[in-house]
Amino acid sequence: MTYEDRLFAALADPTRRAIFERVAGRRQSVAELARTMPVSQPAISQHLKVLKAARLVRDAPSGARRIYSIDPEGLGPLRAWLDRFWSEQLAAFKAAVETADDS
Amino acid sequence: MTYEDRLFAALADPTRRAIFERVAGRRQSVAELARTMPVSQPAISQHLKVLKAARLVRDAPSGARRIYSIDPEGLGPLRAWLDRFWSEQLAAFKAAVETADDS
DNA sequence: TATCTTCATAAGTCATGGCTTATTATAAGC
DNA sequence: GCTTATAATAAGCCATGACTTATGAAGATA
Repeated sequence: MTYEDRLFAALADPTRRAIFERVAGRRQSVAELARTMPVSQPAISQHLKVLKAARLVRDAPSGARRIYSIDPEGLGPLRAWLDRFWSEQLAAFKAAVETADDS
Repeated sequence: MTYEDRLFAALADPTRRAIFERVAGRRQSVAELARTMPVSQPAISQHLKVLKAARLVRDAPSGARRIYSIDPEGLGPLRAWLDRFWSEQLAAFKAAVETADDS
């Protein structure tokens, strides 16, 4: 499984994406997430494990707690992938225009 | 299932993403994709159906064939989602700096 | 030390989804 | 018309993954 696979797969699940969005908004502990979300604490931990493997979040111990925060680098590859297609798409569009424009 | 869900879910599968990338590179028929990919024609059709539902590709009939091409609007929501987190992340970073900088 | 909290992991259940082969419909070519 | 090519759908199989409850480990608190 490539790195890119892990990234896209991590973002595919709605619950996991919601967790990511919360953590992105404000760093917080597992218990805090579990308290305000409609799934159990183990489910939260499992999702965080996936997000961490995709480098979307980081974690730091704080006593018995573990504070999760967004990983600033995590979304970089996604943006790179996206940009690749935007320029590709632009090139294709340009070529199409030039072909149609049979001057 | 929301629109965003469909978008992320569509991009999650590696085979489907490969199909999308090929179609983005050059518009082509189902048979053409099936010939050059390690899955069957029905599998290709099923993937294209998902990509189409996510507005990532379009299709146009051409005789007995059906030519699939990238949908220019498709990646827009993904970029919007991404940008939302980049600015959010930037704001969080800014706030952190200002807090640390207890002038 | 004993208890309580926090979190990760284990184990098991169930739905989803990606794949296959088989079939059907439509269009092209003989 | 008949055959061939193209592509969508149907049905079924099987792996994956998202969830649950149960448990254990590590830190805080009395």
